[in-house]
Amino acid sequence: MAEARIVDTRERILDAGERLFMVHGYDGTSMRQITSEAAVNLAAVNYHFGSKESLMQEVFRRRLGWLNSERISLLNKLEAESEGKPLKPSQIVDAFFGTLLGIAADESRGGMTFLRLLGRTLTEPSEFIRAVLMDEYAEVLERYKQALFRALPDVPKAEIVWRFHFMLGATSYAIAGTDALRVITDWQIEAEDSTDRLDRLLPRLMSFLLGGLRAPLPQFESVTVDGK
Amino acid sequence: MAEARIVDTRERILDAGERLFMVHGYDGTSMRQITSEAAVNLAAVNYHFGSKESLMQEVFRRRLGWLNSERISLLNKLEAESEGKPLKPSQIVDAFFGTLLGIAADESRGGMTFLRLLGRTLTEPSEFIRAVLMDEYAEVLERYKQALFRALPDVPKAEIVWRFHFMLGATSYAIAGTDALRVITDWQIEAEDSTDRLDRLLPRLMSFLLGGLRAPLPQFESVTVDGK
DNA sequence: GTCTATATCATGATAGAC
DNA sequence: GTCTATCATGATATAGAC
Repeated sequence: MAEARIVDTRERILDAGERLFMVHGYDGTSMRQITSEAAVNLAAVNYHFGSKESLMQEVFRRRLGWLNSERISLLNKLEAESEGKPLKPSQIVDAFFGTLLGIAADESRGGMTFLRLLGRTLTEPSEFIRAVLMDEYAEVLERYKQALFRALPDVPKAEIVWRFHFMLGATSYAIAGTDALRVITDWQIEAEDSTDRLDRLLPRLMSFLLGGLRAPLPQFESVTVDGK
Repeated sequence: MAEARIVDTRERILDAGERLFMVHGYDGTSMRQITSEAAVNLAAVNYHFGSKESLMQEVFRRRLGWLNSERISLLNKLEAESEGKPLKPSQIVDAFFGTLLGIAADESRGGMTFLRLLGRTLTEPSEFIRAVLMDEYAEVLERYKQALFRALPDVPKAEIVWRFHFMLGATSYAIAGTDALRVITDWQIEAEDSTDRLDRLLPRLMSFLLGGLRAPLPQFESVTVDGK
């Protein structure tokens, strides 16, 4: 039982940090807030994690490690089943973003709290955060990028990369703002209760993302004179 | 000349605040950093703006006031020219997001600095920031929402609202991350110099947004039993 | 591993001379 | 309007008893 307490303290700090960083951001959250919410001593964060920055990094590692290995397994499985043929874009998009959105309903993986933290952090990357993100995302992004290249052989690679980027943006924002939507816009969508809204977010988002991914290619105004 | 100095100091503080808030976020930026970069006295912020929060609000008002009145004028003009017929979705999307992206090249309206600040702030809205955003965005969002309703009479309104939201997200992220892209993903898009990249961002983004806006409607899994 | 006490420093804000 | 000096507070981090 004495050892269980160690885990307990660590986890409680991680949970409190996750929630408070989500609400107030990294700089807006003090270690006093964290340790107070976790009901542990002020010195516990430094003992268990070394520093506030390391705590933040560990908050992300705890969730992203699982998420991205799940994404890789899923892609492996899909590619094994396809017997060498390229996957459909919808399969790839669904594997990548479906796994992410699935966390919303899974409290043991961080639930909406982590999703919103991730959404807001992707647009405020300070140096030490980028380090974790790059580390945790490097493999999975490379794999999915390659899968999309194979799935869309006629679309220029630069265009695919941009569109992947747009998809990430639409998703982070939708995630970060599941409550802020009503706040910034007072568009009260016709009364849907919050579980409904969440259930429907995935198909809604997926339609949008696939529509964008498969949109007609842009025409650039500056064309070379000889029309090449 | 003495009066010009007043404006000068205010503007210098606003410029420095804009840039530093963009890089380090609100909580991550101190008034000492701001006054030092603006080369004004530490007490000047409180004298001219009253508080750090008010400075942040003024940083947004200065840019959003112009941006959103521009958007309204443009919509007025389009609707006047259309003689009562609904606008095309592409016209609406172009008016809303084109105006925004146009700022990138216009240093006198804040340029990329303000765009990136806006992008990162939309996902970290603390109370006093939401106040400005709601205030500055209320009218323009309502007008564009209504225009989209008329332009897409067959699409359920809730769906249009969601898709507007997804479009906002894709755009903020693309804006906030014009440099972070290369950082999170090390996808080096084939060598495009940075002006090229910016010129091409608008058509690229527009194709994506319109593709998403006009995508087939999502099928929800939970259908009522009688199929209604 | 936990806790108290504290060192050290940075913060936002203001009072008051000029 | 600008400046210096300073207040009061809160920050991260750590030393050392238990």
